Amino acid sequence: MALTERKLRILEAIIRDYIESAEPVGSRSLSKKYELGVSPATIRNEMSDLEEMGFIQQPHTSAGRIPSDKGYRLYVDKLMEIKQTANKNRVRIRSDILKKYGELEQLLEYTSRVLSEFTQYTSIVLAPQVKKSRLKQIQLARLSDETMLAIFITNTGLIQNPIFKIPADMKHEELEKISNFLNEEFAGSTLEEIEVRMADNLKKELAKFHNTVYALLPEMFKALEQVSDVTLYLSGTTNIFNFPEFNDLAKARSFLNLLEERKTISELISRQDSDYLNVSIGTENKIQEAKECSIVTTTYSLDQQTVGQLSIIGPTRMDYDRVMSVLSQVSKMMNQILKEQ
Amino acid sequence: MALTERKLRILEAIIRDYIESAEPVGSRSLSKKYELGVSPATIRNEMSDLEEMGFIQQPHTSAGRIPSDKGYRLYVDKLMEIKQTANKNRVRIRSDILKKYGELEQLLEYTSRVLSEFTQYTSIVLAPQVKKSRLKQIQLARLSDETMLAIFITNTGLIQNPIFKIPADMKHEELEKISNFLNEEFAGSTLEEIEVRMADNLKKELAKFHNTVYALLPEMFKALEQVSDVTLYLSGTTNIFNFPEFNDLAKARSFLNLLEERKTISELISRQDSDYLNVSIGTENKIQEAKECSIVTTTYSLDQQTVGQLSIIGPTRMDYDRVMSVLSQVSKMMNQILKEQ
DNA sequence: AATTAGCACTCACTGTTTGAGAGTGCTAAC
DNA sequence: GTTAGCACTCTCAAACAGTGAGTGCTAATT
Repeated sequence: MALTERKLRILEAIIRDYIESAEPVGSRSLSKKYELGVSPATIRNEMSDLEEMGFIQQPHTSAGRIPSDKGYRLYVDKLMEIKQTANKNRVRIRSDILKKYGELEQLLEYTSRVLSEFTQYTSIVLAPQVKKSRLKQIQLARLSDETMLAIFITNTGLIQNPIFKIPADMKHEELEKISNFLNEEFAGSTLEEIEVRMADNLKKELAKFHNTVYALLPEMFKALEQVSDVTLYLSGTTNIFNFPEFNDLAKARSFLNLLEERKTISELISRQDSDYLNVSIGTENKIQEAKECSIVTTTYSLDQQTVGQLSIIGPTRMDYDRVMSVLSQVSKMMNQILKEQ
Repeated sequence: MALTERKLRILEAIIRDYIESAEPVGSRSLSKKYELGVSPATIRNEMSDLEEMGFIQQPHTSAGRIPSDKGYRLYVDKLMEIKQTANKNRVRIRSDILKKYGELEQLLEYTSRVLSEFTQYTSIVLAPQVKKSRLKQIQLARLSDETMLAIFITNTGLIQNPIFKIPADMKHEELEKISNFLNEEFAGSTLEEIEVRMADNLKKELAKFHNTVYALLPEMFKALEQVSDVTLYLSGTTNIFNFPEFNDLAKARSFLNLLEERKTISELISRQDSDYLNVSIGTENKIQEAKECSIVTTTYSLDQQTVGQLSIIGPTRMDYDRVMSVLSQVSKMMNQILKEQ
C-alpha cells in the first residue's frame, strides 16, 4: 500500500493532536479541527490503512488512534520541521547561561536546568570526556607525609584532584621536579596520546626520578579517566508527573528508578560522536524501562572535537520539534562559551 | 488525665504495629497480637483516653487508631530504646565504607548510598562546612593569560578550585610569591579566623604585592565559602514509592519536588551543632511539603568540631529505632575515617 | 470501681449494574 | 472514490448494595 500525500497529512494531524492532547484521536474530531477537506468516514478509511501499515494503533476497539513508535519515527524523519524558537527565547537562553558562568561544573549544571525548564522534560548533561580533553596543566602538591594531591586541568575546563599515597621520604623539591617534567612532557596532549607515549619510550626518562613515580603514573591517569567519565547533571526529573501517561505510580516509579543509577543513565545515553541530533524512540531504546520514553541527544564540542552530550528524556509523545530546536540552540551556545574560555 | 503504665504500653503497641503495617490499629487485633492481659473493650476505653490526650487519632469514625505526631514524639523521647544493630551488620557497614574510600566526595556519596540502603529511606549527606574547616594548603596556578586557578585544600579533605580573573601583566613568580605568602599566613586557620585577620592588620603586609591581589582575596574566600556550603549527596529518593502513605501521586510528587531543589533541602536540614541525634516529626518541620515526613539528623566531626550532617527522611511512620541506630553508627565511623586521614 | 460481653451503628471498600459518550466498521447511496 | 447512516463496541463515571473491621454505649460481671 502506498503512503499517499493525504495519508501523510492525516498521520501528521494525528501525531500533532496526540502530542498536544495525550488523548486517542478520533476521525470526527480530526476532521473538525484540521482542514483536511474530507469527511470523517474517509478519514476512517485512511486511518484503517495507516493502522495496517503500522504507523498508528488503537488502544482498544472503540477508541481513537494513537501514533506507534514507527509513526513517530516517520514524523521525526520526514514530516516534522524543526521550529526556530522565537528570537526572544533565544536571547533569553543565551544570557541566562552566560550570566551564571563561573566554573565548568556550574555551567553544566545550569545548562541542565535551562534545558529542563525550557522543554519541561528531564534533561541529562554529560560532562566532557576526559579521554578527549587535552591536558592544560598538571600540578602536584603534598597533602601530608604520605599523600599527595594531583591536579589536572584540561582545556574543557575540567578540574580533577585525585589523591595518592607517596613514600614519606619523597622530598618537596623532587615533587616539584616531577611536576615540571609532567607539564613539559604532557601539557597539550590528550589522554589517548599519553597512553601511547607511556607505553613507548618514556620509561628511560622517568628513571631519573623516584621509583614510585613510575608506578604511580598509570594509576594517576586511570583515576582521572574513570572519575569524570560518569559525571552527569540531571534536572527536571519530577516533570514526569506532568504527563498523563505516567499518571500510573508504577510507571512514574520505573522512570525515576531509571534515573537514580548513573550506570543505567549512561547505558541509555550511549556515547555518540556524530554531532547532529540523535533521536531514540520508545522501543528503539535498549533498556526495558525506557521503552515508553524517547530520548533526544546532541553533543557539544571544543576544537572540532566532540567532548560531551546534552539529552532530553520524556514520553514518546514528546514535542520533538521544540525539543530538537532547544537542544540544537543550547548546543551551539555551549560550543561558543567553551571556545571563548 | 494521667498516662498510666498501661496506657503507655498500649500506645507503644499501637505505634509498633502501625510502623510495621501502615494500617490503622483496632482494639481487637491489638489484644490478639500483643500480650496486654486485658480485653478489647478495655483497650477501647484506654484508646479513647489516649485520643483525648492527643497521642493517637482516628482517620474516620469507624476505623482503628493511628499515632499522631505527638504520639511519635512521646515514643521517640520516652518509650523507644535504640536497637543495637546486630554485629554482623555493623561490620558490613564498616568495611563497605572503607573499601570505597578514595576522595572525600566519594566517601560522602558512598555513605549516602549505604545509609539509604540500610534504612530503606532517603538519605541526605551534607559535605563539611568550609567555615568550620581549617585550610591546609593553598595553591595558585595560572590557567591562561587572564585567569588563574586557586586551589584550597582543607583538613576535612575538601578541595575547591575557584577560577579568577587576573591582570595579564602579573608574572609567574609573583603568583608563586603570593601563593607562598598565603600558605604561611593562613594555613591552619579557619575561614572565620581569616575573616577577622583580613579586617585587621593584614592590609600593610599585602601592600607589597600586586594591587589586584588585595582586591581578590575577599572574593576568593567568599567563593570558597559559598560553593561548598550547599554541596549535598542524596540517595534512595525513589524508596518513597515503597510506602503506602505515598501511594498517592500528588504526595509522591510533592515529596520528590522537595528534594529536587537544594535550597529546600538545606532549609529542611537546618545546620545543627549538637552532635546527638535530632528528630523532627511531621508538623514539627517548617516546610509545608514535609509535614507528613520525619527527619532524623546527626552530625560528623573532625577535631572535636562538628563539620557535616547525615540525615534520613521518610514518612512519619518511620522505624525510628533502626534509623537512629544506623545513623549513630555511621556517624561514628565517619568520625573515625576522617580522623585516620 | 474496674472490666468485659453484647449489640447497634458507622464508614471505607469492593463488585456490580447502568447509562452516556466517543469512536469504529460496514453497507448502501451519492 | 466519497460520504451518510447505523448498529455495535468499549471505556468511564455514577449509583448502589453488601461486607467487614472497628467503634461507643450499656448492662452485666468480677
